[in-house]
Formats: sequence, structure tokens, C-alpha cells
Amino acid sequence: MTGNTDIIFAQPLDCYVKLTYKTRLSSIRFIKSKNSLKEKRTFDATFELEQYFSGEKKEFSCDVDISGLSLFTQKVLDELRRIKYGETITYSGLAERIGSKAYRAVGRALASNPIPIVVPCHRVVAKNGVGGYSGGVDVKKRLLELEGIH
DNA sequence: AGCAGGTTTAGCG
DNA sequence: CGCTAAACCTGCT
Repeated sequence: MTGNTDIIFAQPLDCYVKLTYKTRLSSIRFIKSKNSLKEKRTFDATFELEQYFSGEKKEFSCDVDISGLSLFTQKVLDELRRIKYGETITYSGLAERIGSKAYRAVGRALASNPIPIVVPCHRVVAKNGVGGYSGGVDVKKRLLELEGIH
């Protein structure tokens, strides 16, 4: 069962990224390990991600597997994928897009997002400040910097 | 049912 | 201006 994961090193983040696949890309995790890990590239999305980190790619063509999540969460993540490279939106703004005022629930939905980056949850910021991030706020800041946002 | 969360906004010192 | 406190909505126990 270990043949469905890839690992690459993300220069901009200074940490490894592990991708898990089922029928589709199903999860991405940040690994802040001191030890060097063995990198592995077997899926298309992995290459896309690598190109994204090097600044060559700005959007992902791969599909993601979010079928296990609640309807509301899927709605949030789905809408979020429409946010373009280099753009940001606030929690409340994103809530409005899906016809709701549940900005707090949006934060909760994003927190349970299994696939950061491809589903650009780092582009969602708080109204005053950067907001939070599952993988760590430092990672979020670096991702925003990579996209040219300060 | 109750609680907590990647917020927000208002109100007070 | 910086901080505390209450309110909005959803998902989990």
C-alpha cells in the first residue's frame, strides 16, 4: 500500500511535501523533517506541483478527491479553486461567494482541507492580518510570497 | 445537545 | 490604537 505516495522537496517552503493518491490526488502534507528524505515522482500532479514551486506553473489541471467531505466543505473548496494565482480573498468574501455568511464555518472547512496548494487555501486571508493555516502560518506566508503577495 | 474553530466587528480603556 | 467579548454557521463527540 505504499506505492501511492510521492515526495518532493519544496525549495520555497524549505520542507518536504508528501502527496497521497487514491483514484485521484487525495491529500498533501508538509513534512518538516531534518533528515533528508528520498524523493519520488510517479504522478502527473507531483510534477505540476514541482513546477509550481519553481514559479513556472500557475494553475493545476489535476482533479482532486474530496468526496469524503461534507457538502458545505466541498462547496467551499470548489469555489476556492476559482481564485486565480496571485489573488487573495477574505474568509467572509469566500463565504459570500457561496451564498452564505458563515465565514467562521469557512475557516473550519479550510482547516479540514486535505489538499493545500492545489486547493489554494493559502490565498484566503483574514481581513486584518494573514489569518491561520493548517500547515503553519510560516508556510502560508511563503506560499503567498511565491505568488508575489506581501 | 454542546463545544470549538485558519473570523469578524463592535465597544472600552 | 490595542485588547476583550460576543455573534455567525458548521462539523464532530
